[in-house]
Amino acid sequence: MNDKADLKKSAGNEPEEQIQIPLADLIKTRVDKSKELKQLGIDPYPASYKRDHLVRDILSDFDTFVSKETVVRIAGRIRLKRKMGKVFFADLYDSSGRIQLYIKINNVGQECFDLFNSVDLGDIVGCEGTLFVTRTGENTLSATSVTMLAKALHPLPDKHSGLADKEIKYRRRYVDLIMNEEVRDTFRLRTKMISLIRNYLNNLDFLEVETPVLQPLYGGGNAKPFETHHNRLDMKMYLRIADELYLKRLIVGGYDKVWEFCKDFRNEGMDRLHNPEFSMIELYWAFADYNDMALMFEDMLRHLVFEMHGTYKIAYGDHEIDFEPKFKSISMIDSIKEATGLEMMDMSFEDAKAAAVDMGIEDDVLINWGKTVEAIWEKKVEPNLIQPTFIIDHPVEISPLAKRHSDNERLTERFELFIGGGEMGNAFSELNDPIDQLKRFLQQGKAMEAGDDEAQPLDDDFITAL
RNA sequence: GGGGGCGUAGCUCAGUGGUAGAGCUCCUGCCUUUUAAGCAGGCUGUCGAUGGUUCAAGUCCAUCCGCCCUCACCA
Repeated sequence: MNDKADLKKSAGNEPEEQIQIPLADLIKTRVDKSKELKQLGIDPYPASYKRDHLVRDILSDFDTFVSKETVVRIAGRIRLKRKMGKVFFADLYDSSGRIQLYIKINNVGQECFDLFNSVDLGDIVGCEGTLFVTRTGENTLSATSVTMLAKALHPLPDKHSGLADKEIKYRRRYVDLIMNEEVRDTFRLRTKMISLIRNYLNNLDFLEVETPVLQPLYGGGNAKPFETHHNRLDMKMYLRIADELYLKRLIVGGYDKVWEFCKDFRNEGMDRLHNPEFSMIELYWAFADYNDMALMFEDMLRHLVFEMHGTYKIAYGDHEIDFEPKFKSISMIDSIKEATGLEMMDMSFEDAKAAAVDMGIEDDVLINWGKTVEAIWEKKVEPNLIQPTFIIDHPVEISPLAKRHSDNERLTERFELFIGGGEMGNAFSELNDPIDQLKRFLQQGKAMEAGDDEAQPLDDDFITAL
């Protein structure tokens, strides 16, 4: 924990000094061991090792490996080590799992036994041998040779309590990945999900594109941007907060279906669920309205959940979420009525505001009818949307890029999907009337002047495109 | 930004004014099927930083730094 301060102190020193300051003694013994290996002519960091099996492959067909006395070569990190006289037991972890090693002096010889004696927890080793089952019934690899592949100079977190320091967990993700299998699984699952989405959209003839991250003007969402500067052009630039306006330009240009896996940047407060740098997917579909979009989105999610988990039901916190039934769909206005009895459509801005203040909502966000509806909805409805639920037809004031509803011009043709109390997606019949779009931008401009630093600036080129 | 909490050995944590501790790690020895191996012995601290109160501060006070939780805002 104090490494940070210590590293600051040692800034500018030689690397060797830097690492000796924080963990002096523990690291020194490991560095010494590393030097001893070199003196014996053993490279503590060899370039390669020809392994021929993953741990998972061995364990999944263990009996066959035992009966055929197959010689296998594996490689991985030593996480636990138990010495018993002239015998070692150790737990080796590779990317696929854990297996116990058995290193007996009679089998590996004095030299190799001594080498393994100097192995520290955290070192990466290669191991060749055959398989057997111990007296206590554990599937084990009996080594015929052990090779040092990478000497670890820092000790691992406590073998019993694991990595408890959240700061290290997030700042040094690699330590968390070493210690916690489920973290590795989470990352794998994320990659699988992206791949499934890509295949799904490809199959529907959506064209995957890339649009600018560095933009002269930001837009497509309500957020504060990161600012940067282009030296040669001597020009202020922004990191994108959304790719929406660029994807829509592509629709204007003649593509029917486009999408992007998009890394965005928002200069706002951060917490466990909000990273300044985050990823999202946006897709645009010409001639389709928000009902078409909702049907596709629902189908895609149901497909993803099943492909990733093999079931439609997944555990989330204290809840089980079921993706199999048709998702519920209710308008924002009706959902408020259901939860509170209030009929927002019949209420003026003043009445709505009074009702919101009664609920304990701070009145500085209540700047118009739509914002007030949203605030009430967020307080009374959103947290309870555990099972997949489409909320549709949002007020126009909170949806500057959405087309007005064909039945009611105070509302828009828009949906957001909520699962587990959080938003999972947002879509609308896109506003394609350039005159109305210009009005909405001008409205946003007023909001910006009024101090709303998340309002969107006017994008002339986008209006021209429409 | 508001409110609450935390910071002591490499790791996890005890220690509420009077000689800085435990378990694990690490080092030494014994132990040829152990598994949080065991047994015996040993090393390890700017108690987050600075200032103050006190005969005496890890402990009380102030300021600062860092982190966590929570509320507000957002995805």
